[in-house]
Amino acid sequence: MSSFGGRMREYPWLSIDRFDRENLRARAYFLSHCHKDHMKGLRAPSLKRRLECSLKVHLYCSPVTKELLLTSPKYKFWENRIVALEVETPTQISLLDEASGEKEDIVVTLLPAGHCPGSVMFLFQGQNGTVLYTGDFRLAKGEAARMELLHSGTRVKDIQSVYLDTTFCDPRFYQIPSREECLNGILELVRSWITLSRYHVVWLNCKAAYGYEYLFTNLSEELGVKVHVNKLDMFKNMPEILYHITTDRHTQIHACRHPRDDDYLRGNRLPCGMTSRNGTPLRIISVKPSTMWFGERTRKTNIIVRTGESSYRACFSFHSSYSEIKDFLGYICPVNVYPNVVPVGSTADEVVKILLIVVLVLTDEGSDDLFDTELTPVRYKIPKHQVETTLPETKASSENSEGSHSENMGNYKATTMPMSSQVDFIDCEESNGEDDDEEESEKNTVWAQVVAHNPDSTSILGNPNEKAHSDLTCALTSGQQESNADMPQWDVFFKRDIKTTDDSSENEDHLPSSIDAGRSQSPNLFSDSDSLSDSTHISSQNSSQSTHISEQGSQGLDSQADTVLITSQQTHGVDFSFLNKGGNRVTVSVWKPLDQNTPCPGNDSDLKGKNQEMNAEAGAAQTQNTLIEVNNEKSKTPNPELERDSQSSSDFEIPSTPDAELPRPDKLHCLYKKLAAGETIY
DNA sequence: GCGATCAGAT
DNA sequence: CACATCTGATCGC
Repeated sequence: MSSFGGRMREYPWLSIDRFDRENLRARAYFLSHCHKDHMKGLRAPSLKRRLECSLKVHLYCSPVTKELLLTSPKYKFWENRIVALEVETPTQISLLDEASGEKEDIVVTLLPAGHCPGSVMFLFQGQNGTVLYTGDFRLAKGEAARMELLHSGTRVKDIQSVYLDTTFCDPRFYQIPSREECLNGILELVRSWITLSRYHVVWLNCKAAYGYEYLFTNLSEELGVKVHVNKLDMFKNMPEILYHITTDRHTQIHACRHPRDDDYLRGNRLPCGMTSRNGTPLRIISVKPSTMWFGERTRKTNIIVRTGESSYRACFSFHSSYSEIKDFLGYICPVNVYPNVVPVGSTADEVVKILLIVVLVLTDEGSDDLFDTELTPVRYKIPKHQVETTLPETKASSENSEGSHSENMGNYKATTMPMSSQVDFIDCEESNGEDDDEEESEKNTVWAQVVAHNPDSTSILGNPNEKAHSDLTCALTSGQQESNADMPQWDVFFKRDIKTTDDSSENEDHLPSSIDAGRSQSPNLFSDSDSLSDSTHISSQNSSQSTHISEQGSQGLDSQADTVLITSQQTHGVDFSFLNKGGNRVTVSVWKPLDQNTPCPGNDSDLKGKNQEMNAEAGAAQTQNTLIEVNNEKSKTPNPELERDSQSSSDFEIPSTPDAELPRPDKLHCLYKKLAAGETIY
């Protein structure tokens, strides 16, 4: 879920995907796609009033997004103020500052984001550099390389900042099966069921959100069966979708919904009420699209998991996986990266840490290994060492800053930068010289550094006064008060099970590792929970055998079985737990010693220079800590590790937990990077 | 009565 | 599975 505040540092008078608070003063609005969490404030009376007063303010989005938006009467008042921009067509927009009369031109390009119908990324080019706001996206590896408009000639454009969908930016979600794999898995499941008889129907348990349409259209196309939905008027001008969906309940594929659809299903009724055909009861299975993810080297995986007598989960994701994000970032090579999403169950600090690691890995390895072939540009630009990460404003800090801010609002342009960003950024620069002895809870800025430190120097963690040098510095603008008290620990980052639900951690805990260790990753289209009783033998199955769907009920199936299956799959991923076994370890230390009231002395657009200064300052405060060396001058030779990555590894051995052995310090650097990349440590 | 916000469910 | 949305409770205007 997006927690992007709406504005970018480089162009703070534009608001994207947020329409409340400070965004009410924007000179132009942008909507990346039609999901509610990106439309906050879009139909609020305050914005409506603003529109009535400021006739030059417009909302820019894709034609499809405009169509979907205006289908709802709630947004009708936008009708004359929406400018639909064609995708992949650079468009110049003149922005007028109503206060000063100042005019500024910016070129915006919409790039397909692959998230839901009409979803786009925004590429802005103007006087403060080129920045990319991804919105939510799912792009396969190499797709960025195929986007003409991300390039100038054969080179990728120099991009100052990327505002990134970090939903799955976590090595735990290293791999998500491709759109095609997921589609085919669901297709074959649906096909195998509905061809049994005309009374066999499938209910697709889809959330009320755009994004499943390509599933519906593909199923309909392949099977010649339209999909029943509650509503379709929003697609009235999209024949390629409209043709494949229907409000006629007499079909074998349903994606209709009802608030109590669970009860309906238990009563062998579809959410639309259908329960029989010509007096013959329907045979209903439910298929719930869910995001399943897998660690590195478990590329072949179960797209479908049976979770009950007549219920299945099917892999489906609207968002890019960790490796896809890594590929994307590695290709773009921005100077700054800002996360748009702090997933629930995670914290802003964790996202920052992971982003740091991603960049660390990319910086060290070079990024060519992530490229697909055809449009491999020569990248002269070296990835920078630092990542800047902007955290969402929380209530406390944003209100705080807005309050103090609005009082000083003489000149909108000068002060219109997102409050926390502006202040924090200045703070970052200012504070380096003076923050060593500070740790004030009301600060809305924290700094994160990645440092490796000696296990004996236990004082690093949680002690903001002991700064370690780092050539990978993260200036982290945060309104999150809690992050101050909650000093992140490396083992919190890696031992994610402590943050998972009781169920899953119990399952993980109780699952003998030997079971997983012997399991093959041979592709199973369907993994039936029946196999659980002898899950150690799953390795002997092959995909063709397991594609059969038994119509008979599997007795004794329950959701726990499902959990175990998934958990065991997870365990094939990377086991980070040995990091807690002592010895040297990497620590990400975060502290927030910065004074948010420090005035801004410099030019906002010179972010890079400031960051370098900040790094230098951080370096001056170096302590005894070991550095993570990042060699960004490294030649871009293809990485054999990634070569392997591109292959399917059918077999996978879970790494053992080396209780006794401590890695040698000189190996740690390499080790950590592999870990961060989701690679297996032997 | 509406909106904003949070917790919880799906 | 940490997708996005809806519901209901609560609070403030």
